[in-house]
Amino acid sequence: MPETIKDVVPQIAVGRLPLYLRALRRIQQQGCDVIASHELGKHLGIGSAQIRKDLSYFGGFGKQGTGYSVAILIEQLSAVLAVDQTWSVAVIGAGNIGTAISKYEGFTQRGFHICWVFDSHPDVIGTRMGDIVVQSTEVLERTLCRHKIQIVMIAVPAGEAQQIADRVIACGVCAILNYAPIHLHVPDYVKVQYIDPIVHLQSMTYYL
Amino acid sequence: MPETIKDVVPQIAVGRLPLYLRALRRIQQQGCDVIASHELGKHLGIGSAQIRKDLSYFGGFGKQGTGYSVAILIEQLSAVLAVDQTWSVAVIGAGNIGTAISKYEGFTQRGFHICWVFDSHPDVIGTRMGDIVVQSTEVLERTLCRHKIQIVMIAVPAGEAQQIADRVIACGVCAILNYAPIHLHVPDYVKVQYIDPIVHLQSMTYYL
DNA sequence: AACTGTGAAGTTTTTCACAGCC
DNA sequence: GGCTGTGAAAAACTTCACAGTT
Repeated sequence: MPETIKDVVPQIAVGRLPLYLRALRRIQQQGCDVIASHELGKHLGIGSAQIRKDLSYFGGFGKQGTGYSVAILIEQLSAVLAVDQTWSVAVIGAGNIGTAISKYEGFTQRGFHICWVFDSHPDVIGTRMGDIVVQSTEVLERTLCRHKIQIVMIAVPAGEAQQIADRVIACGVCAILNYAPIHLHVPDYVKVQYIDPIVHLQSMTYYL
Repeated sequence: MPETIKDVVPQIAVGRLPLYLRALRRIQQQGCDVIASHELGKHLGIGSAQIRKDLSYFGGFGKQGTGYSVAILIEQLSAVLAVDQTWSVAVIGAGNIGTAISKYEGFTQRGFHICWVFDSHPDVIGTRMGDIVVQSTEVLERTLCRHKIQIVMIAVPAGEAQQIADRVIACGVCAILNYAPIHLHVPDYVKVQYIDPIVHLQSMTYYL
């Protein structure tokens, strides 16, 4: 099997790129054109060597003696992360969490457009979340397949999450952001990220 | 300086304990009394050696030949993570995210009780989120100090987050769950965890 | 027979430190 | 002088493999 760049870049480094991008956008808004790795590091609480190494996996974006052009770095990182385009995303589950996600405006500016919201509860189906009308999970497969959706966010109760995951994966979804408090079993090629605020809180209470 | 157990346990291992606890609760609900590390590993997508090593930092909870008693392990992990008590938590920011957090019922069962919600916007102050009345950020300091709050969740816009962090830390807060898309600069003794769904999404699009 | 707890080996990730460039 | 890009060293983390226990 040919070894591509994707196999060689540590996943943990990839995970930091969005943080760099986020910081750079802010820095750019503050009118800064050029930034050195140690300055960027200060913004992020990360060492400068780490930043240089992470960026060097993707090519020499910097200028010695000067630093990195903020605009170029934003452009390059956006391309690397494939967020120089807009991804259509579906949300499954229109409870508290699903509703908050669907109403949150921040996604669009950063490369994601929430196009569909699904729920199985008759009371919720047909209601509006912003511009979007909540659809029945009965039409989940039809919609996902027709529009070739690759990314979904799961915001259903723990007991239903695995089954929803199986269904969306069968439709070609290969990236899942899971808010349900449970580990999902998926094929290797499917990426999953987890958000559970209580897990975050509990890993802090240990130190209190 | 004396080297305590807290200095010796890898932070990354501590971060996994809440996942173990979460899985164990589910396993217990399904009526299972005893579980082996490799079974627990299957539930979590983690190797059995990892689990045994993580648990062994805190003492021998298991029985050779048998596995771990689910009830005992839950009890022990809850104690280690200090979630065998209920923590009072304040939420700052009553926008979309703050509202979703405040309404989410899942916190209470897992050791956290949201007691206060603050916002600076006059339209929101005085409205109810479940049982809680949104208070003005003007009384933030008074409330936090009086009740000796140690944990807050920050759900304000990026531009206000650092200033809110500074204020709550001055009141004795030492654990922050930050939903604002920005790194917070805090003293060493303060723990911060970050949740930004877009960061999670962007680290998956790299692979698509 | 089955499983834990754990040193030791192996792997990954971070940090150092410096040559090379602006 | 200041900064990047990068091998090499150090540290952190994971996996192996097996002695010891039930």
